[in-house]
Amino acid sequence: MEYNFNEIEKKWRKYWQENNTYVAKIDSEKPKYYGLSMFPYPSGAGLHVGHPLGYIASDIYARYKRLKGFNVLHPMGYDSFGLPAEQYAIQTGQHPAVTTEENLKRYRSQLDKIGFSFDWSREVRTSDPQYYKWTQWIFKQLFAAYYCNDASKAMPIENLVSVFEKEGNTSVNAVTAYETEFSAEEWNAFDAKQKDAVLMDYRLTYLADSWVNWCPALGTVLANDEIVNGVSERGGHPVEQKLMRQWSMRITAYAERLLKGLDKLDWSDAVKDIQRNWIGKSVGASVNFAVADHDEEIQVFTTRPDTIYGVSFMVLAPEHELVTQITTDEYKDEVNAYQQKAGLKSERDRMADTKTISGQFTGAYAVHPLSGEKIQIWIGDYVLASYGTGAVMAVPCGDQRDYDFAKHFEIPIKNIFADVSIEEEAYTEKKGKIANSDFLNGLEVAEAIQKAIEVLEDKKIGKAKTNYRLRDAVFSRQRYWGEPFPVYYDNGVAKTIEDQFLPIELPEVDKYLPTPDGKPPLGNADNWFWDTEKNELVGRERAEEEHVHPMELNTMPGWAGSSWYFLRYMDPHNEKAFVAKEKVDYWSNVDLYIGGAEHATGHLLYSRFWSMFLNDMGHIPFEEPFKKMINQGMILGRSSFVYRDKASGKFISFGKRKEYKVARLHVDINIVDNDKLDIEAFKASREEYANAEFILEDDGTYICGNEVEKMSKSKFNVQNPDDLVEKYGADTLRMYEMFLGPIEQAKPWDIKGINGVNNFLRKLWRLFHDQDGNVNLSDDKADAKALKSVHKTIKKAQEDMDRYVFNTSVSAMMICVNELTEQKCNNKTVLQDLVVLLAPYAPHIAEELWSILGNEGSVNDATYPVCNEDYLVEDAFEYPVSFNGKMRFKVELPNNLSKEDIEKEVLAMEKSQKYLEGKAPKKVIVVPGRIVNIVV
RNA sequence: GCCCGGGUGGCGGAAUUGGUAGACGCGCUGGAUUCAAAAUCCAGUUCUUUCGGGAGUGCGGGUUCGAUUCCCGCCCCGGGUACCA
Repeated sequence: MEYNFNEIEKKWRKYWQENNTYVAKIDSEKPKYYGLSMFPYPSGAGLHVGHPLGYIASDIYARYKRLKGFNVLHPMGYDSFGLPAEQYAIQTGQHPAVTTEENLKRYRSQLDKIGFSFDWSREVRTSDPQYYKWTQWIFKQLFAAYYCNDASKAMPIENLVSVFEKEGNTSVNAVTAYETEFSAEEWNAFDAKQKDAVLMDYRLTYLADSWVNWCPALGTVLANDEIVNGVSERGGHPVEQKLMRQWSMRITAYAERLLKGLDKLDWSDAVKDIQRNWIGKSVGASVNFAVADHDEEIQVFTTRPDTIYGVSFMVLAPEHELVTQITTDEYKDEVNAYQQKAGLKSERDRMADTKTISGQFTGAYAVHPLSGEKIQIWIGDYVLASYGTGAVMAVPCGDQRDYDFAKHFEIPIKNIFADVSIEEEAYTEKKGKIANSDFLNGLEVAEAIQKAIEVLEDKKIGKAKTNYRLRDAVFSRQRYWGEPFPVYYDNGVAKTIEDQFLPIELPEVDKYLPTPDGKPPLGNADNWFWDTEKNELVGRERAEEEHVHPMELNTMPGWAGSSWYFLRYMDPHNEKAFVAKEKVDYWSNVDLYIGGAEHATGHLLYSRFWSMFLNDMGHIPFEEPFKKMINQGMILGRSSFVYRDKASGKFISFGKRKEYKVARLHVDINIVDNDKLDIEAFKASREEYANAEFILEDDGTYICGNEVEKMSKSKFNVQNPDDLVEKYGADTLRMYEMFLGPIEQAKPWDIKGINGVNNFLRKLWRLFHDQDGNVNLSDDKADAKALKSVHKTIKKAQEDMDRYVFNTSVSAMMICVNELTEQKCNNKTVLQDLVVLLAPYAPHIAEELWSILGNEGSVNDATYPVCNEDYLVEDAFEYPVSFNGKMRFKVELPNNLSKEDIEKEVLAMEKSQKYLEGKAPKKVIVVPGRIVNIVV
């Protein structure tokens, strides 16, 4: 029998399904392994070969762990809420659930063909009410919690309430936006609405008027991580700042823990760095500057309190709340004009234009808190309202932006650095000695910072402070296709619906667009009012009844459901809890997570935040969800091009294109083989090409140009995995994707090499069969050569697995098959080891060969072979002999020789004499088993 | 600008601790087999050469008996970030 991959793969996929081969159960006898791949958003375009790359690696590792005796959890599901399905719904009126279901089926059939060991009985979908019931529940948990700085963790909000009742908030050290102090008496005197407003400022998810990124084209607000270069990540639409009442997540409470936790994680430095920068911790001090002739104070944040004597002016953000108050009449018009101008600038313009220096003097002065000097107060758009306090103390000698500003507006620059020239530019190094600074004179920067803070705190004009760039995350979206909030508004006060009535299911609407008066799409729903007596959703007609209240019209963002899905896999059908304690105690956190680095500031940060929170509340036993992570690189497409002469319309072959004025056109890679165009197929591909004329190469072929770019439909360079599975089999596809190169590296997809991997599998097949295709195996004792070949491979495969490298193992197995073929080895024990090594990579053929070898059951239940070093012992080594570091010849010498003997042997050789040219060697380096180097 | 990756044949890539640069695969060249083709098998394939050699891992230096690997400076490509005080 020939290697018939289609038949074999079908057979074993059926076997796996019928035998529940990949269904995971808790087994306390075995160590657990949780291997996870980032779940996909099921887009309409289906999978291309780039998508499964990470899944294949993840699958290989999961299968390997099982062979190593681990109890493996390897699930898959869908992030099935999202914008594209909704955009499609707006265009076509088709319910997003319907489109999503269709896409999802296609995904599943594509995934199934690749032979993954997913436990599909654990599939989750974020848009399934039985799933988002628990997303709503977690939201409620966050709503009912605040962050206690003393305990450094989240706590139930009731605890806070009882403190307020007894002591007010003066002794409370919590993360909050609430700045006013109140006593117990005052608290107890507040009415329900007031109390509610106060608590809102403490809750970990809260409703607040905040400046949000509003994207008119998408009709929704976006989180910072959903904006790239000032436009929406999805669709590239402009985004503007808007003040809106929105749900937010107080992720800033976790800034320090999110930062510190990174040190313990086995993630790529790239992603850890991205998160560190995103969190953006800076340590310094806040300092208060009194405004001359006003009662107001301006608070600034600085990382360099040591340079406080170098302050020669102050700059406020144009939007700063004090600007209008302090501006003198004389400057009112100019300041107004500047504010207008700055306000008109979009975020994007402001970013694009960082070189132009602009600002406006307010006419007001601040008083230097130490020297008492009067300093000018300016406004300038280089100061951002959203960072720190929206105001800076300008130290032109130590900050380039302040320096440039000062030069531009001819503001004096004071040098407070000893022995440093600031003629040309600011001195921004964080070292050296401070001068002209009273009590700081002569101190090194580090000491000066300490001292400055001490004095500021002493005089009560400032204090040590740490700032983070991380902002709270906006959690509302003005969209339809997302989780509804379990929230209704009683007289304007947000109330959550009791757990027993969850899930609150997404209502039907007849239009997916905002309502005519600009409310989110849920405003179109008829049945979107909460009856607090019957605890059910009721219709608009009863809206006036006293116990009927309007529901929240926003939905949750895409990252809500994906922030905890890895927990649900452990216990996907639980109706009593989001995950049962014994399940999460057993499976614990993810051992290996494979997915894209593009989620660094979104999903990967939010998941960590929610895990920390759920851990704080005692729901899960760990605070970091993903112990180790690998980021697979993108697989790029290799596009092909034809060149059309602009004058004649003829298609010019690559080699001759420069002789003409040509336009470059993408051509479908499926009609190009090894850069040669299939001319007939090209003519048939489009009507307008039917009578195309060509200028060919001299050998009569049409050669296409090529370029590596992103894989996309519009570039005609998409490779669909289904076609390849059809043509070469899933095992070949899996191995080829690994063979392409290191998993983490971006690399171009090139179909050319795939038959090499297919050849390898066929060659392996032939080891088990004679020329007529009959099974032909030997039970004899394996010979030393064959044992060496296979144990060498075991060693390599094991080493590669230990460092999560997949490409070189494929090479090693190829070498092994080449060697065994040469040895005409058909020995069962030798081949069996090889089959188990191969099983994680090419599971279908491995199953077939495993059964051909006479084994019962699945190769998944085999044991991973262990390398026996005894088989690898060599008694001789072929030494490369170098002269002055250049390899000249090789000589085989027995391994039992001493260094001295080797040296003697080599020097005595005729060839050595030739390179020595009669001279005595200056030095001879002998590294046994490695190299001999002779210095002449 | 700053922070991370990366740069090796015609191509994807290998070289794990400083020790034979180019494993493995593709492609290409030649040969065997075949009526022919596919498939398969064998041999060759970094460049250069006067066939003795010589050069060679982005460029320039350095350390070393020996550098793709370590150090210094620079160039290019990819990703992240962007007035963060």
